[in-house]
Amino acid sequence: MDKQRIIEISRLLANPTRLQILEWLKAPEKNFPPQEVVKGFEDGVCVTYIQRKAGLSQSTISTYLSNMSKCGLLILTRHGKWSYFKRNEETFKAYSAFFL
Amino acid sequence: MDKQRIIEISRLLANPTRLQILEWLKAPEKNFPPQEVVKGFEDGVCVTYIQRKAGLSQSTISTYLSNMSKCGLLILTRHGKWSYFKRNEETFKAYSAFFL
DNA sequence: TTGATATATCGGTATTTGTCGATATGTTTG
DNA sequence: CAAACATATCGACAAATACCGATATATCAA
Repeated sequence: MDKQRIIEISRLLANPTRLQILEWLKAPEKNFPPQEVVKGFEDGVCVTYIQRKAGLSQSTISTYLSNMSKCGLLILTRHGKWSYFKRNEETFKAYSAFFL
Repeated sequence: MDKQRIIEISRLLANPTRLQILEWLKAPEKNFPPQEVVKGFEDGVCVTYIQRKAGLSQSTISTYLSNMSKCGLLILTRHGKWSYFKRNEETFKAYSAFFL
């Protein structure tokens, strides 16, 4: 992982709401209500659930998730009109390794 | 390591110069000229050497180092009028572990 | 004690970020 | 197709950050 990427990721991690979302997504089944359209959390959690729990505006959360996805921290899977986001553990591993 | 600390550290890491300094300090003997007043790099590198190499103003680098030290990323050791900074590997370990 | 040197802190300004409401886009359903 | 819904994008503005030069503080040397 190159330095530019480390910087972008660090910037995204330096925000309480974004960090909290990433923590919630470590255990979606414990932090979000059951999902019905796509059963389970294999593809992650939809924007609406995350937005409600975070309490910021829809546009803010949508942008947060989109940016984290562009940076590789999250993986986006669309099902119809829903967007599901889950953690990309590979990116977290590579990021962590950079500092050791 | 609590979330507030993770955020402060992430913020400090999200800057090219600060990140570069932390990289240089992984191998001081390879990245800085030999030190004479305090032999070797056991206590780290002095502000002047880091400032010259980074190319930003003295005040900026001094503030960067001070902030990274306050956050536990660096360890400050004073010898007379010199301040030496070295990495605090324990903090990097704890920070890294948070994301896994 | 005085001057020189190393570092720290202060005050200012340009740039970036956080966050919103409004609006656009895309998908499903009747 | 039209309405409803989920998400994305845009434009704005307040707050935070990146830097600088000037100055203060602390130590060493003469």
